[in-house]
Amino acid sequence: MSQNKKQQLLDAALSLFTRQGIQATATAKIAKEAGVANGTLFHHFASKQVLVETLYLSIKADMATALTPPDTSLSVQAQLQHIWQAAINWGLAHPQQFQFLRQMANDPQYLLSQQHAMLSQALPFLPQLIEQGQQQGELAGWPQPLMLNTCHSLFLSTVSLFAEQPALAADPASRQAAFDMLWYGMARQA
Amino acid sequence: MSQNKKQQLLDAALSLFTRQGIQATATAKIAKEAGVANGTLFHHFASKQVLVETLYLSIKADMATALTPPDTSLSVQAQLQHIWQAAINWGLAHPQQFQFLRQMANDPQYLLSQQHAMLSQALPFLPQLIEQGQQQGELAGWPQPLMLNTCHSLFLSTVSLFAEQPALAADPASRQAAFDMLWYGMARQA
Amino acid sequence: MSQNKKQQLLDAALSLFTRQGIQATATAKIAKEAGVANGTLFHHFASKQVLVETLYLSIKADMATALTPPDTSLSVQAQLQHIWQAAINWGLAHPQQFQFLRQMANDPQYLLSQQHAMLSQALPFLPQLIEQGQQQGELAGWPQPLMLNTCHSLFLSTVSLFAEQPALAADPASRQAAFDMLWYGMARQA
Amino acid sequence: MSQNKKQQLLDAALSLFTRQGIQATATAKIAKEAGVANGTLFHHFASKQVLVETLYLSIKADMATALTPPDTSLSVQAQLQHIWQAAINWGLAHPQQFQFLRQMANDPQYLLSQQHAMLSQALPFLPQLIEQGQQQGELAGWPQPLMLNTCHSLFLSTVSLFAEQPALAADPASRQAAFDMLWYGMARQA
DNA sequence: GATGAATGAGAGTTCATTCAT
DNA sequence: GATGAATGAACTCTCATTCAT
Repeated sequence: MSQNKKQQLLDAALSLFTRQGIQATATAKIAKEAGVANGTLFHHFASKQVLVETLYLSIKADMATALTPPDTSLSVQAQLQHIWQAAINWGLAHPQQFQFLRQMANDPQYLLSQQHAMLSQALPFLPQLIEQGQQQGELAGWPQPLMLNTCHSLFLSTVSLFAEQPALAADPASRQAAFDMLWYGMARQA
Repeated sequence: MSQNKKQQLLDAALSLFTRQGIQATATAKIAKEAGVANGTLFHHFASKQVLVETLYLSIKADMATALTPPDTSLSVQAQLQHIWQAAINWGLAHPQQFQFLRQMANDPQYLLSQQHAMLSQALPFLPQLIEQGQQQGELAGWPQPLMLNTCHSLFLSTVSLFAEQPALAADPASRQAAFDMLWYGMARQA
Repeated sequence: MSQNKKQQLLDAALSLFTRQGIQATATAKIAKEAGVANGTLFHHFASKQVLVETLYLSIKADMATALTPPDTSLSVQAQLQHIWQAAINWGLAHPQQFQFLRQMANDPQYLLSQQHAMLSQALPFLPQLIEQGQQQGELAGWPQPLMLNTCHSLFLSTVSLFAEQPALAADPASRQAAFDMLWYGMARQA
Repeated sequence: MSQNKKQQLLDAALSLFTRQGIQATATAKIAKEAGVANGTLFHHFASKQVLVETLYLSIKADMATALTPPDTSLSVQAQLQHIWQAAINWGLAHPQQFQFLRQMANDPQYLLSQQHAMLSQALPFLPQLIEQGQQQGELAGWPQPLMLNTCHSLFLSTVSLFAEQPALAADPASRQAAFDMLWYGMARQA
């Protein structure tokens, strides 16, 4: 029963957080939506902050699991595209989880570098792949923070756009365009 | 004296909003920081919401004013670079205003399309310039929402990165790299 | 100009008081409705309380003026009916003034005896007429407070009823019935 | 413990409402008088409005319970007198409850017809009894609203008068007089 | 006389958290 | 483990009143 209610609380919290924001969601509402008593929430999570962090860790792990490592025998471009497509697909398949991640990533109480660290854990392989691409001369030799920043920024905004305009997401050309923007933006110019 | 205290309130609000977020800032704190009585805030702004909107409109107008229209006799690339540099410079020169705009642009209570509309007012010329670039064959013919999304997303994330890592902002190569990412991401591939 | 604005304030106050109650009406709203500045109200009335009292005195005087003394050569019943009809007519002709008076008469902060005193000033002749009727044996010899209480109570409730149900007020039989209830209620039983 | 504090709050509210009026009583004062924390009030009642309504319903039910139905084998007059005496006695025995009811019944935010409906629930049997009296020819055939209006109005004002002047209430003749005013006011004239 | 910006005490309400059961 | 009543600080907003102009 214990794990049961704990998970119900996490589910309810995710649903409410994406509907009305993290700050704007009262713990009492979460408990009610989960169908448990007010105090039960604090039995499983020491504070609202802990609940939020637990949810964040769980979602990050969930996403990391969904992103299978790219086949290293492929080209850097193919590998990056594999990661990109998997990430976009995960975001579209898990809109609440993605929305929550996006909210966390834009929380002004965290520094940008912390936000990058957060996202990088969800998008593993990425930093190494970029470095590899630079060493092989396929990617421009710009500073890593700049490259990562672009990857994260385009990932978040592209999923948001696709989620809001399903017609775009359903169009293979737009899907390809979204990746091309990332790739040619970072690619080394001949 | 009137405009005096009203402006003090706007200044104090901006300062606090960027330090601790909009929701997390109490109206009483704003009044205290502004050195006025609690009720004075509500004499000038019917509600906290109105204060936020007033601040937003004022900042958006301020930014729009700072961005002079590009010389239309230049190439599309040169025009876009002009806008981009001016926008980046404005963001770095007005870190609080920029941070506030970024918070508003990421507020989950607005749809992405509304956020685009908001930003487009602060970045005029951009939609037309993109269209012009597409017609002249310099930019890829991808859907406008995709192009605008990339512009906004990279603008916001780049200024944030530069603001947090001044060394990058001070490096002309990084500055150029940031623009190149945008340009080659959107440019038509030969 | 002075008397002008003072009267505008009294008019606005009466209108708002009857629409939303005395306590629920803010002085700022009164000033706004009167088309004068906030502080002007306190220029003419030392406090909201004074404004209310001034309004009350003015309405009471207005009503007293409207009620012409009965022809003392008539029977007590005819005299009472004259007063009653005049009072009812005044109430129906001045719904806002009446409503305000009724609000004052039901204010729990005043004792009932004070409320009687208030109403008696607006309905002069009544106490003496009742006494006269009792001496002549036409009215029952019950204590004055009981008689006055009935008069006031039926006056207030009858006008309220007629005001809310105009069809009743327009029916001469109902008008007569309302008076008969008062008269036969107080009349000496044979 | 739950019902304990909830009842304490209702008791405190009733006491304060009758002393200083409903609007003029702050929720904080109620909580303080009840000896509970500020938030406890809102744990039991969603709003001040709900507290007021709960109190009203409870008092109305209390009064309705106290008024036993009249013996239908008696004359209409005897039945009416039974109801009248019971109502007056209840009002005098529960001065705070009565005062509160009176405040509600005079609240200008309700229409008179709503006020009648409210009182009729506390004074059941009355409408049918009046109709019966009219059919049997003992009461005048005037419109029901007029009759009910008189009943309510005289009930409220009589208890108020008796409560303020205990000497009157203690005098059997005055008690009888109060009822006679109602009866002969409504009785059919021979 | 008239203005309206300024005040600050106080209103109703919310909410994360505690704790006795 | 689970409950939900209880808490009290903090929130946004209201308002009668003051006063410099």
